[in-house]
Amino acid sequence: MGWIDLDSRACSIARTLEIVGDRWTLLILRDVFNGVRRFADLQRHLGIARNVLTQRLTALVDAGILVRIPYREPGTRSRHEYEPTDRGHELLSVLLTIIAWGDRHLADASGPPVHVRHTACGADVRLVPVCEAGHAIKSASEVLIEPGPGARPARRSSSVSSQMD
Amino acid sequence: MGWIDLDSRACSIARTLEIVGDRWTLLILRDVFNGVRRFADLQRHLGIARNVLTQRLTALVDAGILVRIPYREPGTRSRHEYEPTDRGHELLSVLLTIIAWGDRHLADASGPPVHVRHTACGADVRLVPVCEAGHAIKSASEVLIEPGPGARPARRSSSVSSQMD
DNA sequence: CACCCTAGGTTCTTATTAGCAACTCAGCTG
DNA sequence: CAGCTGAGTTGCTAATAAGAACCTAGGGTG
Repeated sequence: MGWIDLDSRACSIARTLEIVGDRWTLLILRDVFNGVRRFADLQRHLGIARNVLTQRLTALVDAGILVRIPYREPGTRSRHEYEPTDRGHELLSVLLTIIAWGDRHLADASGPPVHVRHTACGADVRLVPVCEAGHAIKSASEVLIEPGPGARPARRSSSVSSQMD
Repeated sequence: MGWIDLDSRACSIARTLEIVGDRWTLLILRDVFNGVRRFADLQRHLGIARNVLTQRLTALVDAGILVRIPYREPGTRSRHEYEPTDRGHELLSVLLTIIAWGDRHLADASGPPVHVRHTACGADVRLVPVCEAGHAIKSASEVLIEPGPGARPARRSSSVSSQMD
């Protein structure tokens, strides 16, 4: 078999999923991008357990994806809300592809429940895969996922055939 | 506050995450895209518990993302392996954005551990957000996630201010 | 034809994570 | 200074994951 037995953990997918790979984190980010930024609002809107929300928010802050910003409403004490950092904002592309896939494959009869629009011109936003040479990619079979410079061979002692270790 | 209180579950993100929103499913898909298609190979390569792998694979087959394909190696009985369907292949775009984000933000000193290349010309593949009018999107602040035709107001009785319900 | 091997599971027990409810804590308001 | 509110923490229960042993069908080997 022709596949490559790399360390399954030294992979950008695995590393990213350690942060956002659970049922809540991306939904929290969706809400934060939408402007829901306070603990109680997030808790109400998502229907998430309070302790789990606490845990996810601190994990996102630790990962540098959100920052706690203090604010003060008149007549109340100082509180804080959660804002995406630059690296947090860049996760929007992940949400966009998820929305696109869900809209295509899981929409019910009433049509897609979310629209992503370019604020400036109002047109819908899509992500298009292109190669650096400028060719449009039409199908997954046109690309090859292969080890880059940071790849490491698998540590697991396996009898599996491999090209790398 | 100006945000929209939609039903948090009637959302393409929530619906998609019900299928792929856990720590293993996208890693399984990564391996399947890479050609690791048999139960034992997946189990060894990922280090996943066998019962969890069984459960994830049947869920992916039920969701129409993978299909079981029977095959027969000479001298053994008929077995089956897992192949992505068309809708499964389309999840590659999600993996691409995750790889891109992880490469940018979580790579260690040795560089990104994965490369995605265009088979035809060998150049690296990226996903670029564009609007239908052809404008390139440079930052998340240039887009607006808003309710589409399938959106429903939240059922949760909340005192939260809203534009929609 | 009894026995071992292998791929692809199932079943059992234990550990981790999520959900729910009650409690805390700080500052404002009456 | 009692009560309210946002933002948690703590403790208990339910669901999910991990680990390991067991099962099963077909083939090969002696």
